[in-house]
Amino acid sequence: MSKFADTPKPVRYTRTDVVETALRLLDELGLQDLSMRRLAQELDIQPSALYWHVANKQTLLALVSDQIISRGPAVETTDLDWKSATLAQAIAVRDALLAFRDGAEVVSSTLALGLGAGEALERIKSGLTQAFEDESLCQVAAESILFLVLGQVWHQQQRMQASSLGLTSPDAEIWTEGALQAPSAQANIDTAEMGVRLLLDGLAVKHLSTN
Amino acid sequence: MSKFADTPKPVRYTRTDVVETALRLLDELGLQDLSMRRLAQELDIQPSALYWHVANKQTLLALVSDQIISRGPAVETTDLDWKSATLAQAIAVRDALLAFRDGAEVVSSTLALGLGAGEALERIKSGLTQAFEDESLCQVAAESILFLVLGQVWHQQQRMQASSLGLTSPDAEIWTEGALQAPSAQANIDTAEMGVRLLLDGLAVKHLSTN
DNA sequence: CTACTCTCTTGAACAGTGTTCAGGAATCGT
DNA sequence: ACGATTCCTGAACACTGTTCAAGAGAGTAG
Repeated sequence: MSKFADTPKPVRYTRTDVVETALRLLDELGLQDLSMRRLAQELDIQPSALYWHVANKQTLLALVSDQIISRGPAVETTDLDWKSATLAQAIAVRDALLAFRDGAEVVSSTLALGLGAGEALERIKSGLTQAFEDESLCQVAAESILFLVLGQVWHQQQRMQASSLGLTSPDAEIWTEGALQAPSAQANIDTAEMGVRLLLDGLAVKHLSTN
Repeated sequence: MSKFADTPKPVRYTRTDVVETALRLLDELGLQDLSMRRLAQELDIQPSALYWHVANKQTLLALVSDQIISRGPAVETTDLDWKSATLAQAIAVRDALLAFRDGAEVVSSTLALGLGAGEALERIKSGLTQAFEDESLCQVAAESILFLVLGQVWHQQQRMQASSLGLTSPDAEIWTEGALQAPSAQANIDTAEMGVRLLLDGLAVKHLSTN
């Protein structure tokens, strides 16, 4: 009678659980405070147990990246011309990145390492391949759009975090030099979209001249 | 007579020495193996001594980033139209990044954190402000070009390092899908330039319609 | 009901990491 | 010669990712 309700239930986890918890913890703590030990603690598990589910931290982050992208809004591109279709996909990727803290940084890292988040590139590329013959042109354009969005959102999320800490970032002059408007979320969002629009306009020129 | 030529000369360093050594060590070891301890060892100094010259590792990397950019090729943009001037600046930045191992990753990180390498943005932006009234347009365009170049070079340098280790990267299919050509250095270089050209073409459209 | 196999976790350790801080040399200007 | 400034030592703190033998727990088959 003395010992009961002592070890309530030894919970066991699956790989999906680990990734989902990592994703949630990323959103709560930020990338810098997301350590394997902290993740293990959240699951009430020894750190070493994580390495049964996942090879190392980098592949864990790659899986997290995949989740960030695939959980983003899905867009229906039928009955849309290639330009608005690609723009819609790019905006969807942007919103997927914005949905999680440090989303852009995580995806950037794993993408540059060639590990995951290939879905983002495919989504952006899909609209282009229908309109252009040149495969390598579509590839370069899609990559450029993706990098552009990643960079813009990364920088934006960095500023969000910095300003939420109450400190004025030292690069405020450089980055908002000509904007002359408060760094509101909407204004920042638009910069990503504007960049994509510029690149698409450039593509449109090529489209007219070759068709 | 017994003790002489024991302590040959106690060398003392300046902040510039530290940054230059860090830059050289970055090129030799790569970013991942560039630790404060390794840097101190290279200077024959205790790790703690570095913190007299530099506040922390992040600002050290920011200074390294500045060096990477400022050591790049300088371009003369007089008697050049805005388009070729901006393209030349972007290519110069690209070459500056390519000149050091993991150059793009280092600059990306410190730039996204808003710490350094603002010179790159200014260089790219300079050609645009002469041709366009809209300041925020120039800002967005310059940022987009910079992010685009950073992403492309980052990815390229990652593949260089991976292929130099003799392993075929697992994303080879995704990234060279439509290229059908060996990932030679020249082909990779061109992708960054192509992306910039596309965006500049898009800008050109806006230029004609408003002037 | 036992025996065995898979699945998942423990506990301890290894080899690092960035960073702090009191104190101590070496150099410089006066 | 002296005091201030500049640069460095040595030790420690509080982490980090990762490995590995060993061991519970559940599921399945005999």
